[in-house]
Order: sequence, then structure tokens, then C-alpha cells
Amino acid sequence: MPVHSIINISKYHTKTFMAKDFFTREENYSKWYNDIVQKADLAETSAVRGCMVIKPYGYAIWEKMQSALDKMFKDTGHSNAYFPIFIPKSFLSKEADHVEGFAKECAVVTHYRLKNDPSGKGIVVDENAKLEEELIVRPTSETIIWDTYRKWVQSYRDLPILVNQWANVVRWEMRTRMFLRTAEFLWQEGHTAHATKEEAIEETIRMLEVYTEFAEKHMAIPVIKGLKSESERFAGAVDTYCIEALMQDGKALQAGTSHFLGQNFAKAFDVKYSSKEGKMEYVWATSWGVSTRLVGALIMAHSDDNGLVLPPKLAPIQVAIVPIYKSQEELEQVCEKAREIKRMLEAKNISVKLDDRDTYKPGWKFNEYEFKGVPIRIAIGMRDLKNNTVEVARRDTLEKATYQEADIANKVEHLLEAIQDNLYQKALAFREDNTVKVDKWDEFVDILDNKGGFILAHWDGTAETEEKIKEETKATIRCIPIDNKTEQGKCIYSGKPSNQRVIFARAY
RNA sequence: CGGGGUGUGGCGCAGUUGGCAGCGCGCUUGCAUGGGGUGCAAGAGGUCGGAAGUUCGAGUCUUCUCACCCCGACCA
Repeated sequence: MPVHSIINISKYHTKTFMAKDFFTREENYSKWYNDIVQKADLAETSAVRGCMVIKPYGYAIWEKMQSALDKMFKDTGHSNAYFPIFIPKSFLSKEADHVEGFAKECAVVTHYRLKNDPSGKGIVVDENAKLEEELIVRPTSETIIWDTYRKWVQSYRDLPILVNQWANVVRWEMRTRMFLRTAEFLWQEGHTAHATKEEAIEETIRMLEVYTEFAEKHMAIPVIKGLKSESERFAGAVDTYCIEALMQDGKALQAGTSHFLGQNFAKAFDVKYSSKEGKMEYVWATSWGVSTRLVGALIMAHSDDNGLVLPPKLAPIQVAIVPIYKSQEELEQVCEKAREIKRMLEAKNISVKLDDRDTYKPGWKFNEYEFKGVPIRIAIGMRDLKNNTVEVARRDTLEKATYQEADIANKVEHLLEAIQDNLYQKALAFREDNTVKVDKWDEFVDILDNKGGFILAHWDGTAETEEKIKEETKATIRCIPIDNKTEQGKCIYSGKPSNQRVIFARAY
């Protein structure tokens, strides 16, 4: 996108800077990931096992995601509401599959009061304050919501209900990883109620499309839309749809799910309406969600060995301006120009940080913004004032160029678009390079062990085969692509006939 | 829950046969410096995870305990 006057371009290297205290992807992918989370100031481990503190910079990314998604939800007719964090234990067991799926990871509240330890030190649970019915800290809200919907629905005129909630949920996981899997996480959960099956299925797919658009347009991550196999299905759903993304280490990551719940919850919670014809019918349901896990996806999809790389649309700071100067007078002169440019950029809704701190040196700031994934850095010094230029560095390619200052806001705006697009294209190319059709078991195993990525292979459709493959290779069926072509073949494992390929991968 | 680790200044670590608690980074102050993590100098900061024991003396040895991390089983 050569929309600007480039005087010179030079590639620059940061090899020596992080050398000792930062792992590369090659050396140790999970350490590299943790380093980015920590050093880019996204989050840190907390005093509570399995829970993390999301720091301001990390939370700002989540807020950008929230506001984009929230708008998309509103645009598709949904409203936000809020339901309790506590769910009576009995609610959970009303839907058989649902309770089976979540029972093992529920936090339970049993008492409502503490008292001074009789022995004098600290406080203890007051045994006299035992709850009559224990409360579950929500792992998801279907039960409490459907118990509520029963009161909201009497007639077909009350439908559909299109509600979303932004909330925290708790799933007591054994092993946790920053953003990808923590005991408590933030998410949104949409819960809709419909008069007909068709309408509910339509909603399920509509929200899957919303997630797809968000992933590709905002996160710059290409995803595959698909249907989960029975064993990967949400507990209590009839069908679970998902979007699957591929991370740089060749592992898959489920980035969002949309469930068609049929009448399972309506029946469990007795939610009925009288139709136009005056007949009592059970309501049809959907639920759909994405979580702070997306921040993890963002990191693993784009970042490099120099730190975080953020797509412009989700970057809390899109442009960082670093003044270069010697004296206070120079600082003021340079900052005056910088503020002018900042105003012009902000007029285009570009978020800009002018870093005029005198307590850090330019080089230090360069590294700081690079590590934090700021898409564009502008440096302005006395030389630039003289020549009416600015130095522009883009994070995705690490290229630096000198731009004529004239029309700078347009140039930066276009560059942001170019970066957004480049990140998507790069991620797409990576996924294409790492998606292969495989027909032989040996090759299947070899690719999983040595290359990773998505494997398109035939599957006989049975849960037994899926389970065997999982046991032997740790790979799971990520999804059955939604617009899959039928193709005759033999199951990669059992050799039994199959009429379509499904996607296998090791996953987060 | 199984296997393996680690607990020493804010962070990362060293600490020998038990003998004055150290190093790097960071932090504070000053001077110089300033277009890719600045240099020099002077400072501040620790009941060594907790409890009990052995000893003239414990970061170090013994016992118990707690916490966290990594690898599995479970999961978005």
C-alpha cells in the first residue's frame, strides 16, 4: 500500500536486547508465551491458585474486544442483562448432561458467615451459618437463566428473548495457563429463547457468523467454522458449533462456541408458551460465548520473538509517538510538533500516546512499545523538524521509514489498515501452510508429532474411533467444517467407509 | 490425585565441610548523556516460606507443615 512518500526503508534488528531474559518461540513456546504475558504487562499470577490478575494493559485489550463484540450483539438485536453469580445446587442437576459435564469443576458456597477462632488466632467458618441449600459459583448460566425465563415466557408474543450477559465464571481447573485456562475467567454468554426450532438454529448460526467476523476482521485471525463431534459437544446442547483457530506452534484453539440447545433446558425448567394456535409448546434455545481466552489467542497468533504484536483494531495504543531531543528546549519544540500530529491522528479516531516522559530514553521507549505490540511508532527529532519528516516504524514487519509530514494522518490511517490486513494474511498463509489432507495413519502420527497444524482426515463417525485416536495421539476432532464437501474415503484409523473429512489437531 | 521441582531484598538467582547474608536487574540521589534498553559515582532495601528440634552457633543438618511452579489425568 504505497500511499505515502517513503524516503528510505531500513530493516532493523533487536537481537541483542532481549537475548538473555526472553525466550524465543523456537526455544520454548510456552515460556515465550508466559514471558509476553508478563513483560507486556498483560497479566500476572495472583495470590489465589489458578486465578490471574489482568493488568490495565491486558484489560484494555479485553475492553476493545468487548466493545466491538457488544456492538455486534446489539446490531443483531440483543440486549444485555445480568444474572446471579450463585446458582442453587438443585438447578444444576435438572438437566442431566449439563450437570455431568460441569459437576467436577464447580466451586461450592456452603456457609455465609465467619467468626473469630475460639482459640484466638484468625477467623474460621461459623458452622452455625450453614446454607440450607449450597450455592454453586456459576460455571455457566444456562440453569439460572432458564429458571428465570420460565417466568418471562407465557405466549409466543414473549418470544424471542435475545439476551447477553457479560460476566465472570468459575471452572475449577486442575491445570491453568494465563488467559487460556484459568479458574475464573471473564466472558460473555448469550442466551436466547425462540418459538421454533428453525429460528433457534438460525440464531445459533448467526452468532457463529458474528464470532467469525470478529475473529477475522478484528483479531485478524482466520478461523474454521464447524460442528463439534458428540464427545466435544457442550454439556446439554443438541449441537455445538465452534470457530477453530490455529496457533503458531501448530496447536488448535477453540475461539468461540455457539450452541443449539434444542428444548433440553426448556424441558428441564418447564419453559412453555402458548402458540398462536393455543397449544402449549416448549421453547427452543441457544447459547453462545467467547472469553478472555481470546486474549491468549491474539498473543499466540501474531506475536514474534520481539514480543507482542497487536492488530490495530484491538490495540489499546495504536500509535506511540516518541520525541527525540537533547535539551529541554528541544523537547518542547519536538513535543509541539508531536502534539499537533497527535491531534490530527485523534481526529481520525486513532488512539495515540505521546510519550514525553523525560525519565526514559528513546531507545528504552522503542523497546517498550515494541514489546507491548503497539502497531505504529512515530519518532520525531530535531532533524525531522528541519526536514518536515517523521520516522514511522511498523511493529508487524519491523520496518522503519521516513515519511514526509504532509498528510500524515491519512498515511498513518492507511498504514494501520495495511498492518491489520498484513497480520490477517500472514496468519491465513500460516494456516494454509499447516493444513494438510492425510490418508495414512503413519503420516497422521508423524505430522502431529513433528509439524502440528490442522489435519483433514476421514473419520468413521464413531465416538469409539475418536476416543482411540485421542488416546494414541492426543489429537482431537476440532470440528466438522460447516460447509464441508462430501468425499468418499476410508477412516484414517479404522478403515471403515467415510463420506467426509474432519479436522484433527492437538488443541489448547 | 500421581510424578518431578522450587521457596533467600521488588524481580531473577548464588550461598562450599554449619561460622559477619551476597550478586545481577530494578529502585533512590547526583553529574554527564539523549535518532534502538545510556555511562559513571554514591545510596536504600532481607525476622533466608512457616513451626519445632540438633548445636556455642542454622540460609545450610533433622522432623513436620504451608505455598507455588512444571509434567500427566480433566477442561473453554
